[in-house]
Amino acid sequence: MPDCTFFTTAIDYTNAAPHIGHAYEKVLTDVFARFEKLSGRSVYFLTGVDQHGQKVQQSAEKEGLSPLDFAQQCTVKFLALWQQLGVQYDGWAATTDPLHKQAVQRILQQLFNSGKLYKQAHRGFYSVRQEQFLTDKDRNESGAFGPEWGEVVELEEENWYFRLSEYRDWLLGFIDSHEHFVTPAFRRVELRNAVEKLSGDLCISRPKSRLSWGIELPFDAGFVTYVWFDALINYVSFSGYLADPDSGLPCFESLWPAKAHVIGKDILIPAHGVYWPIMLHAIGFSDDHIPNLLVHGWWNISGAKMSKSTGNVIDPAALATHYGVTALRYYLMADISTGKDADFSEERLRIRFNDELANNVGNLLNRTLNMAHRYRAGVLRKLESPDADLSQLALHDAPKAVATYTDAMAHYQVDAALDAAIQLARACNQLIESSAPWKLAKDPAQAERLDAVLYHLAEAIRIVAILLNPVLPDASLGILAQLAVATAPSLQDAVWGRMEDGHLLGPPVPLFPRLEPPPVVAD
RNA sequence: GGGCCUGUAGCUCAAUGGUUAGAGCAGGGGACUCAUAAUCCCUUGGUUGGGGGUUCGAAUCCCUCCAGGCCUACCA
Repeated sequence: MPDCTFFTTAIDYTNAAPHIGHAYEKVLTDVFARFEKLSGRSVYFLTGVDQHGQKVQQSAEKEGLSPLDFAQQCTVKFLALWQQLGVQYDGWAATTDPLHKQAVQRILQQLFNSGKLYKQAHRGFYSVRQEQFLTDKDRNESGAFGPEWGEVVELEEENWYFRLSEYRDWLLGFIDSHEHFVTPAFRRVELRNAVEKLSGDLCISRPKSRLSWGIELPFDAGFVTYVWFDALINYVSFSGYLADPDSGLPCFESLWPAKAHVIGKDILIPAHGVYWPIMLHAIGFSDDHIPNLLVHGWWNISGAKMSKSTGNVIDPAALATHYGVTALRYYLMADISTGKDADFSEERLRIRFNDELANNVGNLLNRTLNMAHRYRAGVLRKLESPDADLSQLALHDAPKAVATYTDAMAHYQVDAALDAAIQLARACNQLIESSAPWKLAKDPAQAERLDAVLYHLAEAIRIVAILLNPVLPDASLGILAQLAVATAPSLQDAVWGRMEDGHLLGPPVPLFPRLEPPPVVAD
């Protein structure tokens, strides 16, 4: 068993600037990693970039750059975005890293030595313009290859193949016996159906005459390896598999297997659901050393209208700059159910931020601190006088919120987890209305009741702040700072009564300024 | 062609085959003044896409049709 929870993301292809989907996946995984830390467990979060392959080579040529320069130019954009969005990874997997190249070549050599690779000639139709072999599926209605392919020639080419189909039955059995291999469950069904139809082996090489930008096969210098064989291996190469002792990479045994490879639905079949488990099995990994897959959905862009005036609004960096990192992270985590698709909407981003963070949580903090300062000079009294409504909050609402939250996070349901925190804040606002501290303050006989109400509100807000921490680390610390709670957020402290008698609260400062809608422009 | 998913209130979504299908937002009405024009209470709104079937009981299971999306087929 690994002693460290290990999460990975897909590594992004350095051929274009990052978009909202890239940002979603990384923030999602960042939230999982931060939740593990909040729970007191050690965690390792690996993400990175896939820098090899034909498209990078082609794009580099267009811009007159070397593939490496082009890939690094693009990589910088990803690095800057993760910095901006507060994505705190522990390991960076860039596939041009020599340590990665070494691991890929060692694995290829091992597969070669054990006879799992073979060389074979393939004859087919090849598009010179697109630099790829065509299949019958590429033919148009009249059965010919259309003009979009340019010149098409029939040629024969030798390549290296991996004996993928030999492992079909093993993979079927593995899927059947590991119900948590793929989350959500319907994706596992989809995968199983696809594997049943699996036939043919996997071509894992490209001749250098066609593609030079890749990792050379260690046993045949005329070829580079196919991008998936290169990219998938990042999960083990950067976690220390087959690494030299002085490599500086983590200790593989402390990480493997990863708790989850977080990936998009587009790369489940065949890459992560077929190639990857079979590769690991062929290399010699046992069934319980094959990581689970968490498959997330996509943000669809339905309204094309919104980009008209502001340009590319789905650029996550621009969104974060415009609305703030807190608003963007909150929206990306709250408005989609993990595994499903959602429609991206700036209007919903604003609405959810305003309703749930500004009006509900932020205003709750603000009004509570204001009253505490106005009526009690910011000093909390921890008294034994729980009235029914207060004990409801302390003994029922708050523990229930923590339990619901923890269970939801354990099942990767970030939206449901956030909802639990928001509901607790809502319960606090209700308590303020029903207890009316401004009336209690006018009646000296109600002094203890007022102290108790203020204490209960502050405690509940403290717990809300802890629960929000993985998704909104900055806002979480901001709330705790105003509460003058100095200890680092921890789920262990999400229990009632941590603030002591005489605790002095900080001054209120609006933490979530409301987002205003853009000015309405007449058509 | 094969496979998967979705369809529930105006919108975004819940609901192990089991009370009268629920939340939030939006809409309507009211209350309050501690607060970021915030908050709280009440409330309107449903032939669960259509049709058949199984069942004591169906949003849920089966059949069928319709609509939308996805995978199959290298970019989250």
